[in-house]
Amino acid sequence: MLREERKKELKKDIFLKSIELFKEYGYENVSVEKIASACGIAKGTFFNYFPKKEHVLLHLGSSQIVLVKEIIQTHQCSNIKSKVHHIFRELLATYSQHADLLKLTISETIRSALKAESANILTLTDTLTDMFIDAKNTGLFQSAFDPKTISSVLVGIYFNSLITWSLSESPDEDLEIIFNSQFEVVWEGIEKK
Amino acid sequence: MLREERKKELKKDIFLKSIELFKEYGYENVSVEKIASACGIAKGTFFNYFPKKEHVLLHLGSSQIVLVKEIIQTHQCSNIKSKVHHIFRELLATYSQHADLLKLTISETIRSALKAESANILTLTDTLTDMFIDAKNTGLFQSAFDPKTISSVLVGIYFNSLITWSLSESPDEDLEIIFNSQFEVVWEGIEKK
DNA sequence: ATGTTAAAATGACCACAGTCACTAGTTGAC
DNA sequence: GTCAACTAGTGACTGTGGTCATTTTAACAT
Repeated sequence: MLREERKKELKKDIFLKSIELFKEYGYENVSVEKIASACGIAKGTFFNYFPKKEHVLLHLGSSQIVLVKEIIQTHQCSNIKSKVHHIFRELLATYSQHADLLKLTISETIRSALKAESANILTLTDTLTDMFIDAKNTGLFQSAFDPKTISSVLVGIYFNSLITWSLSESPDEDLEIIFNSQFEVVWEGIEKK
Repeated sequence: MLREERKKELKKDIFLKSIELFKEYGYENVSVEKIASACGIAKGTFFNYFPKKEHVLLHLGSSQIVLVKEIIQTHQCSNIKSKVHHIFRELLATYSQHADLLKLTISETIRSALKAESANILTLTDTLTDMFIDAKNTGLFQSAFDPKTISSVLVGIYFNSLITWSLSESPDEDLEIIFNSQFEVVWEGIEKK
């Protein structure tokens, strides 16, 4: 069906243009009308593709999850700790690139999670959980705690580092350093047999 | 000066009426105009006291910090773990009472943290950090990790539990249980000498 | 009392997210 | 080719958050 193709194409167009504009002028300073006219469509059409303006950001967030899945599959590694570490380092790296935008993405992701409007966080946690279950089964990993709790804690630390980083006056203070120190603490607990 | 008195009084009035209305009709369904007229003031006046509608929620959030400080001072306890545990249990308890509203509060707190518009989270973390420094000095507590990181991790777990809880389909699943399991994991790490 | 000045209240006003009744375009059946 | 049925596009309209020039009120000085 050609119809579907076109729809996907347009959604992608809207998404890319939005991101581009957000980066240039800042999320708040770009109206839906601006996006629409930049895409050569009417305002109403935008809402046929994204129910709310903020859903563009959630869409961006969901692409991070795809990234995680890719890493889990490609990055074979004997040591589970370094694998997990690698996943988050990678996530934080993409984060650092377009910090302002992803700050908003995180904030919208959490917001929508609390409004039960999107399941991005849940998906991320589940993906990690599966990885831990796998690692437990193949004997790569042992822990007194259950995989779901562990993943949840890790995801928590991830978001928390981002928040902590945003809060720190000095943007020099490295995001990765903040994450690492928190990671070391919790991993110490996770590894408990 | 009488002027100041009146201002504080009115701010409190606006705050309480807002919360009352939010609880009854839901945050989104209460316009600033509604709040204003319920307080017998004009819409513009509202914004003389709270720069944005959402700041009413942040104000609510900051009252939780006061609670923490109170607990730290009153609840004397030989065991630091149980003290920390007590603090968070208490926080979560007030949370459970008006869940919907505090869900929004959390979401706004995080949001504003990421926008660098409010320092609630920072204050909470600092308060805990001071407590840990104190405990280290008096020999009540030892850890290989520094107090700031520890507090940060704990605050992270706190918010994360709330998020996890919101995400769980079943509201039966106890918030306290979720927090406890995450707390056990990280405390294991924190205690590392 | 009266005048002066600064703070606080006001509500018309604006910009923008989101809605919806309507129009235009597409598909497939005959 | 024609019609019917559905899908996608549209933009005037609405409700609300937030602003700001103006007015009202309070505080103090003389």
